[in-house]
Amino acid sequence: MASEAAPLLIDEIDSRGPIVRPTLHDAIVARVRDMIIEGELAPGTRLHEGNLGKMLGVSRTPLREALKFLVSEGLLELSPGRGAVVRQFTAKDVHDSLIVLGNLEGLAGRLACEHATESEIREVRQLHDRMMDMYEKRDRLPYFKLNQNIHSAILRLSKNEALVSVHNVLQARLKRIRYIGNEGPEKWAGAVADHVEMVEALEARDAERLSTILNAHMLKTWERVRHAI
Amino acid sequence: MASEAAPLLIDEIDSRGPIVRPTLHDAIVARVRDMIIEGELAPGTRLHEGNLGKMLGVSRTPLREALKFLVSEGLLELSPGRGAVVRQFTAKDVHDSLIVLGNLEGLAGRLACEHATESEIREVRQLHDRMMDMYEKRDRLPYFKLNQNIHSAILRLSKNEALVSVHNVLQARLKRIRYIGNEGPEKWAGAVADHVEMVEALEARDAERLSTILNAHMLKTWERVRHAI
DNA sequence: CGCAAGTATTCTGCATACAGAATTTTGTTT
DNA sequence: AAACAAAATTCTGTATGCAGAATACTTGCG
Repeated sequence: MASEAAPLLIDEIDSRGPIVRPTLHDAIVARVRDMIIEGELAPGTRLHEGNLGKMLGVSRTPLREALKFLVSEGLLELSPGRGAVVRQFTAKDVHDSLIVLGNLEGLAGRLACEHATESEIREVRQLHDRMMDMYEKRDRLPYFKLNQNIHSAILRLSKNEALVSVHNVLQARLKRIRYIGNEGPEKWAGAVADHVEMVEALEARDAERLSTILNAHMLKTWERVRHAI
Repeated sequence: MASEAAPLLIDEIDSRGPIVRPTLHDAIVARVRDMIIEGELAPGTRLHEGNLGKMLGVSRTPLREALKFLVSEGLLELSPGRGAVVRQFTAKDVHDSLIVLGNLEGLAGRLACEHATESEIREVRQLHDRMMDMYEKRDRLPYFKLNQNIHSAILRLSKNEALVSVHNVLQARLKRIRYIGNEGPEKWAGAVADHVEMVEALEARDAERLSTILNAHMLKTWERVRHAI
């Protein structure tokens, strides 16, 4: 193939920056985080370093290091002599987090209307359209993932890295409960209606409207998920 | 003494909850975090596990685990083969963080006016009065610490744990730069004037006013510290 | 002298061993 | 049978060893 035969020029290498080496630490963090979010490691589960290490094919040392990272993210808790336990979020934890998430998304909405390019807004619209497809087909898991990706995309449009990173941490904590708690036709419809409004406000670069919708969306999310805690 | 001679009753033990054992992990995290915040480990410093472990009197394994925690907090960065480096924040990082912090403190101000007890508000007033003492005496480091403690105290009055924890992470990142960048009589006076207004708004439980002041305070902080980056 | 290549040394990432703590199992008493 | 104590086993937290990667130093060449 042409791309294989063409010699790489040094400029091409430079323009892509240094080659990023995947680290075992990052891989373990991501895997265990996914296992928590997807419910494979349920809230309250005590993590057994030996078994989990065997399951992941790694020794205890890098696993322990990765678990400490996830403790800092708030997904795990440590007790001396008992190791790491998947954190159980109380109703208050969830409510507190949604309040803060709403506040952060509100800010992101304002900043996004200010900073987003037209092409970036189009991408969000595309995500939204695909999500609506999944809604029509009643394919819930892809719908949910697209839903979360739209939120993340709007955060990226804020062009504020601190905001994105803080939002990611809180969002990760709530993924599981939001997937479980948003089930049901009325709740689904409610969330979808909010999303329609969001994308319209973003396209109109109506900062106040988008901010208000995003913030209120989180408050409504509380009403939708509270039964599942 | 009477307190030593009086036998502990089982109810007294129970009512205080389980005895919290200090862990080495937490101690290392706190120490290294302090060393970063206080400038002993300067931005850009590559941490040498062997030397740092000797300095702290711990072996490499718990030190590595603690460093992973601090990486997750954003105070350190990892590169494969180079270990942990104290993160250098760009002007954009600082600005981004202050924007988010301002928003969070604005939210905290509103919640604090709603949730704080009179006695808690009095405590903030006392912190403020002690800070003003330090200002009169031109004793800058205690002044600064009290200043930061007032912010943290207001966050606690929000009674929102997620908000407190997110705020703590961002605040820690900015402590050093704020200490360095806020030096000078005009800047100091500007910050103090904001604080006077904050405490008055809190005492008056004027949520909108406190929220606005806290948010604006961060924007002014940007103007004060930007030269130091 | 400056630069590149080769060599030596140090450091990081991970595996494994060990001691003490926690948990489970077994035995004894009521 | 239930409760308690003792013994056995397992697990966590940490120390240490090892291999490969990164860095520092030395040597040789133009």
